[in-house]
Amino acid sequence: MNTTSYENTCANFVHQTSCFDQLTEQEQELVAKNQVRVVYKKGETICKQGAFASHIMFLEEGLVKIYLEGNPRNLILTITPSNHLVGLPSIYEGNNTFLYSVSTYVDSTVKLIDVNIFKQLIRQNANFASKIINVLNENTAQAYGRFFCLTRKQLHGRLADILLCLSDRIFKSQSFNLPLSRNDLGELTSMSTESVIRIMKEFKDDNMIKVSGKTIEILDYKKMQKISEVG
Amino acid sequence: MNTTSYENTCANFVHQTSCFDQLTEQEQELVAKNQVRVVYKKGETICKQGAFASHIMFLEEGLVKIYLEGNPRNLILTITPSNHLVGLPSIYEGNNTFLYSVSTYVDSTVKLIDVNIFKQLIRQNANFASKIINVLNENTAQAYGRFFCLTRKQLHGRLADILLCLSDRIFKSQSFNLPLSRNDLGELTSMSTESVIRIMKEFKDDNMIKVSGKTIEILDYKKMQKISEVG
DNA sequence: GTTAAAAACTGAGCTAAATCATAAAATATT
DNA sequence: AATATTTTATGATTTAGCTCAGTTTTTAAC
Repeated sequence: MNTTSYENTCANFVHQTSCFDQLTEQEQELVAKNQVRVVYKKGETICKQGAFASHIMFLEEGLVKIYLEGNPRNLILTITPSNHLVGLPSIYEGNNTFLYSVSTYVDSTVKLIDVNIFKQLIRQNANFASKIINVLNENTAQAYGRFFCLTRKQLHGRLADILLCLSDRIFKSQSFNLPLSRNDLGELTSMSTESVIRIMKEFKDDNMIKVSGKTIEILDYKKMQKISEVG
Repeated sequence: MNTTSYENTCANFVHQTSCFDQLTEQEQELVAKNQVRVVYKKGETICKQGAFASHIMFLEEGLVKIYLEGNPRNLILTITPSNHLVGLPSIYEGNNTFLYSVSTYVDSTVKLIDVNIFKQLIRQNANFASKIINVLNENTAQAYGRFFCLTRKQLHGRLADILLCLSDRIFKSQSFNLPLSRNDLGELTSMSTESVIRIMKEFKDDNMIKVSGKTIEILDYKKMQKISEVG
């Protein structure tokens, strides 16, 4: 892929379990002892921007949005599927609060890991720290792409980008059952609900997508990519 | 400061030399042997998005912009003064290219450090890695703030934000000699040069700033902050 | 010191996309 | 099954901010 095309920017897709593989048995046990598993229902808030960041989150199962709170509109930084670490950017010296809020699109299972244990492991295990740096940098690369997408592309490009991203990175299929409303898509693409509806209709009329109920199928992947590129 | 106010988002201000304090004497020597110091003139490109990332950069002296290349307009991610590490996000597995381009606003001195040495140090020295994680996360926090600023605030808020940031984080004075043109300010705030000029004039007329030649003085800091907050 | 070029400024018109208003369809609730 | 509520849809209006066109001022070059 060309480096100057900013596509698939809504989510990251590398599984982030491998970090924990770097830990010794003893360290893994330490993590196991200092974590809890919590089940959240659809729409619930997992963590709140500005609140004390007492834990790092690992999304075992589900789909969440990570966003900055804003008035009147939030800014979704990324959406995250299963097997991703959430809350890492909060761990730096002089900061002990969450940088962003996280809430669920669907019922989700989250492992909460004590942040002090996490920091300790980083300081004592360089291989673990190295993997965390990996994850952070991948997240950063994705955030930059999304940053570009939202500030430089216009509506058609933004929507095309999100649809491709949902297909490629979240549902990994040309056809998927979308648990998001048009309003959610608007929030995700930083556009009004009405604009989402209008452009979705255009995509339908152009035979680029097929919509039946909550199911969306991408019919013309190439054309969609072209629109995402051009903006 | 309130967590839901996004201000001062153009630059990060923590000095990033302390990372190297974590290294042993031997390790510091390794760095010293595998680095070169290069002087760049104003307007030169220090690194190019998509090119092989053979080195990490440490800006000893100067002022640079870090940006994503875009057609027709680039997106400035951050501007960076002396004593900052640049290029860190490029170091993750499976990637060996620069995520962004960097060019100078003024004559600048940069130390280039071999990226493989850097990666090696991260893998062998957890305290160093921990400090790097610190830096990465601070950069991320700043990037998020800027992301919010550019996508949610309107022109007046964006310009106020940048002026405050230049004052607080770059020049550390209410009055400063700005080496940027109106065009540069437009690129930095993602607005047209004409809009920068118009709003600067409004700020002048409202006695919020005083402009004489390249010198800008912020007269009403409170009001500027208010405008930056409200957007 | 004169010319050339770049930067700063100003006004008019245009446009992408938001907002508003209202209706139809789909879902949820009783 | 009937009602209420949410979601989707569509057209009309408004607006923030860009582009364009032209002028003045500043800086650079000769």
